[in-house]
Amino acid sequence: MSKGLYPIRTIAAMTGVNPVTLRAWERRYGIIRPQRTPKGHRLYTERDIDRIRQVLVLLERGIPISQARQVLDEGEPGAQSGAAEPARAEPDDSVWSSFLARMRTSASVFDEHGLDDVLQEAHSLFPASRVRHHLIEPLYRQFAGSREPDARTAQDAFLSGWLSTVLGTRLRHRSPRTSGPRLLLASLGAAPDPVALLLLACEAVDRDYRVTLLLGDLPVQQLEAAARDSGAEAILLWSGQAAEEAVAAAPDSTEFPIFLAGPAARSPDGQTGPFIPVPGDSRDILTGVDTRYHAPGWATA
Amino acid sequence: MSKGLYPIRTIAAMTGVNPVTLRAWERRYGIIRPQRTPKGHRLYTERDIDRIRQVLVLLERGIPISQARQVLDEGEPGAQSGAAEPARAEPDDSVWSSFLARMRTSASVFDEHGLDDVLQEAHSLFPASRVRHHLIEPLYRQFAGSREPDARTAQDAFLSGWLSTVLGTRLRHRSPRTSGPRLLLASLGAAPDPVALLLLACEAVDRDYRVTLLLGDLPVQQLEAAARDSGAEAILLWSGQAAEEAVAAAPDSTEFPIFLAGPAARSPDGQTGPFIPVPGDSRDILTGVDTRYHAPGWATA
DNA sequence: TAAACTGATACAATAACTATACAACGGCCA
DNA sequence: TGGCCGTTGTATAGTTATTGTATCAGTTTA
Repeated sequence: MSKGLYPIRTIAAMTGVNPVTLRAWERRYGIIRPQRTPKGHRLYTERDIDRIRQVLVLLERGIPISQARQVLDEGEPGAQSGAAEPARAEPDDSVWSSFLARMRTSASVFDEHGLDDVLQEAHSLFPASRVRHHLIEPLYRQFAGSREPDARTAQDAFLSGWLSTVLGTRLRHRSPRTSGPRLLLASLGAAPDPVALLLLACEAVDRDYRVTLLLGDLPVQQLEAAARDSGAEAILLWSGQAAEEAVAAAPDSTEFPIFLAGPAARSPDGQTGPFIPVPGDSRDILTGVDTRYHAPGWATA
Repeated sequence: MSKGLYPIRTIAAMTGVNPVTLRAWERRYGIIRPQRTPKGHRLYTERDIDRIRQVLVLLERGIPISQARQVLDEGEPGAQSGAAEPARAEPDDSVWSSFLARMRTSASVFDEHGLDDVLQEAHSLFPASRVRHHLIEPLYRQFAGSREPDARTAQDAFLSGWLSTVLGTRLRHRSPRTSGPRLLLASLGAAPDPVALLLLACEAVDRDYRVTLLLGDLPVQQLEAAARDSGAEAILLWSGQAAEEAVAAAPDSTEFPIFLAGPAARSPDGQTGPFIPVPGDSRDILTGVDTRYHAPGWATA
């Protein structure tokens, strides 16, 4: 191991570094300090050779020789990636209610894989947005997001957990592709429901908005600066409150249009949805995909 | 941590920003202030590189270069608490703190892809559990989960959103493989933090528990029945409260062992963690992987 | 004695530094 | 429309630094 002691010419041959250069490195930067014979000839160990090789790596990376010595204790990079895919379409109504029933059954026994199976089946038959509108969203409305905190059942909480992982996954897979206008998305009011917000985010992402998602409590005063810093063109707020309260709670902004989603967003015919409204604005948000959620006159702030 | 690294040409090659432009940015706007050699040559650190990348993100968003600095500094109020972490003498410590710093920088400009990049890099170098312990968890503790609701910044909320999608994805990918004992996982107290619970779920899943995740508010009386119906062998509760309150709030159960996680779980040496405790029980939860969180005598209920 | 090694000095090719100038662009106003 | 101005990226000039290599005189090795 420490047996090998090599003279400079050998090191030069092994590393490809000119002997003169090796001496210069030692003299100028103290990078390698080989042992010496009594008369002063350099003797390099295996460790020195390693160190020289490391130096060569650093040089390769663009680090100047004068800095290499200080740096000789670092890590390095690496990368890769991957993705998945959904499927195609055909409409029917009883299909959805059957899916829903199966999901409800799975949820009642906390069967996560049962939920996954149904979801997968649905995704194999319909595009993601339809699955969300006809399955995920009703599921959320009927169960996970439906009750007062005190009246929540364990099944509701289980569905919330499952939905949040499903939607989180979807969001992550989808967002790299989007390239539309940026939207800042946040909740209004205390103790917001993360699932509602994730659902809303998926909705927006599917419509090619780039979403900056702010999860959890956040003082409304922060929103405008956040919108500016994130490059958003509009702010979309989810609120579980009634329209009037929500509008009152929403921040004023001269800079960004602010839209409300959630029960606060009430259409003229009284229908509410976790989703969203839109003003007859040129910057129309969530347009044209599902007209249920697109009608003039809905609540805006 | 103050290691001199790359000269300007390397930075130019890496970021695509002309050296002349880099100097102009520094001179005119003070955006990046690299270290200097004694003779005045610039030396950029990884952190500087990251900052430059963030600037590019801002430029791409149409934010003028003259304002980029303000935006960046807004999200990064001082190089504070990063160093306040417990000084665990990890050999790779600087790697992690560098990752953390980069993530903080990305978060400051709401750069989701920046966060993804760092995470991917970390995952290419370390196993997932280490990444979670050294990167995700500190990130959560320092930022996303650190503050009183009123003191939360938009960056905190943004990190929460990102973390919840990341963790949700991880959970979904991992859970099909697990086959260990079942665990019912829920939060104690009002307005629980979903990210904390997801983090805990990942922790448990990585230790081969099958997790039934109950997200959001849930009356404690429901827990025992849910455990029974889901086939759980134990109940694990996350609580943001102090140990005494949490224990008081936890349900009694004759049927299932109940464990506490979160600040409520305090080790004998006073260290707290989002993670968890364990009784000297044969059904040991979260055993043997990270002994920081495994010591007899920790809070149980 | 020839070959190899030593420190010291010198040199040339790059590369970086500062400072100033300039061109392209967009906004604004008459 | 035309002209002015602020912003911003780049170009240029004149210096200075970095760094690999060459050379030299003297010493050691084999």
